[in-house]
Amino acid sequence: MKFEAVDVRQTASAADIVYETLRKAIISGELAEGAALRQDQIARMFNTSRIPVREALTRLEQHGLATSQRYRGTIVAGLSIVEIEEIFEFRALIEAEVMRLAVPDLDEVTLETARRHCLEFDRETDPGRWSDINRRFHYTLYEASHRPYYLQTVGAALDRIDRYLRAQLTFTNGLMRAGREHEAILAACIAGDAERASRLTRDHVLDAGRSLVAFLREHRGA
Amino acid sequence: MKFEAVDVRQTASAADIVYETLRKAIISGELAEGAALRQDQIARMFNTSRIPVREALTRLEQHGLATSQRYRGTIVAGLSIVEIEEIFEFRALIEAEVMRLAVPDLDEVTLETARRHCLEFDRETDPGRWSDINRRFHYTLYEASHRPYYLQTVGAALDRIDRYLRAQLTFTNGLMRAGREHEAILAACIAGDAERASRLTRDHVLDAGRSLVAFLREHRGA
DNA sequence: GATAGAAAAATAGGATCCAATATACAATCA
DNA sequence: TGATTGTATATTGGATCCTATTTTTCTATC
Repeated sequence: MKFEAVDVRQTASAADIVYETLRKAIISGELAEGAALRQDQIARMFNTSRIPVREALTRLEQHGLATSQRYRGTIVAGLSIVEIEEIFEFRALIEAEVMRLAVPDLDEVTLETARRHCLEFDRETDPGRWSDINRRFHYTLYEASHRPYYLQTVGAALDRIDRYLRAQLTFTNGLMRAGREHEAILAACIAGDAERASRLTRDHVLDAGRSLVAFLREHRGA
Repeated sequence: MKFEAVDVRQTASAADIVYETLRKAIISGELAEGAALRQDQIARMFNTSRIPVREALTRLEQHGLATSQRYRGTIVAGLSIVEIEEIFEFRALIEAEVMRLAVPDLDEVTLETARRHCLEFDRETDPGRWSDINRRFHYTLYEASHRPYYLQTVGAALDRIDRYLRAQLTFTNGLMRAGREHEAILAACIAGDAERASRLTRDHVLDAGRSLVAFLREHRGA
């Protein structure tokens, strides 16, 4: 009889589950910005006491996904257009650098995986999934840079703007430019041209940012 | 009888105080990496229950200053040399960009403040204070960039490596190069040469990183 | 003496209770 | 009617208690 060892240790605490669930709900936009996150209500939803809920809320706050005021409670954080612009600019800087560093270490398997995500992105019709596939495509390439700290900061930045991107993609039914840009980046990676891949990544992010900001100016005035 | 209104609202919760105190102790190196952060013990130290302590610990963990394992407790986080190298490289990238963006917006008052910090840095004899003054000098200039998100990530990065820098500065009784480099950066700022200020900042950070890594290789083997 | 297992102690996670504060609402007075 | 004050309610912050898990210690056995 052949068998494998299974790690039976419980790794997910109640706080972990509440945190992950709320995090996904916030970055997907399911929980609108400004929405109140009531400890009692959330605790009832998850069949727990308020203690693990409070831990989840402080984690969200530390990541900038929620803001709290003493004795007044916690709400889903929102970003101004200026803040969104800054985050895109930041992403462009980091992701361009990560892409440059990744190119020399890309292997066949990784490139093939990236190509699959690229096709998947083009084929996907559900706007709610574009964001995830997009992230997987880029991260597949980025990981070859072996810069976990950079990627962590990029991930945090992405978490903050994801909902606005999703809103835009859902409304405009997708910007087809992204697909072409992915192909161009992938081509530069295959060619081993780090500078070009980096520059294209930078432009790709800045383009997305400009497009999103234009969309938001239209749809929330100012 | 003349009197003024005083904002009597309590802004600092017990969790805030515990968090700030522990944070400072960790980044200063007062709490060594790997040291156990026992909820009970800390609660007694602050005359509170474990609840605010737990909140402080989760905040520390989210910022990478502590790591916790379920049912096993929380310890002060440490960084490998590779991780330290990555953080310096990251800082160099961000801080060079922030410096470039800041130069056009620097005014007389800001430059004068920076100059004061620069002198203060040279005059200070207590190695424990160099790190703080250094941070103030750079931040005075950086803030003119109006990039709060960038600065937040730089702050988080600095928090993680501060204790290693302090250890080095205390041991070697300071690297005098930093003082000259500060003056050169300041001169470029005064001259309004954004590119030069940016390049010097980048080199300044990378130099400090290389120097620190060399020191650490010496003092913890590997 | 070393080792395995059981009991005990230590410690973290979570539930429930109380206190502090904020908000909503009703009563009062001009 | 409109502003203001007092009161009730809702909600968060913190304390205490209980439970789950880990770690340590003790003991029996070889």
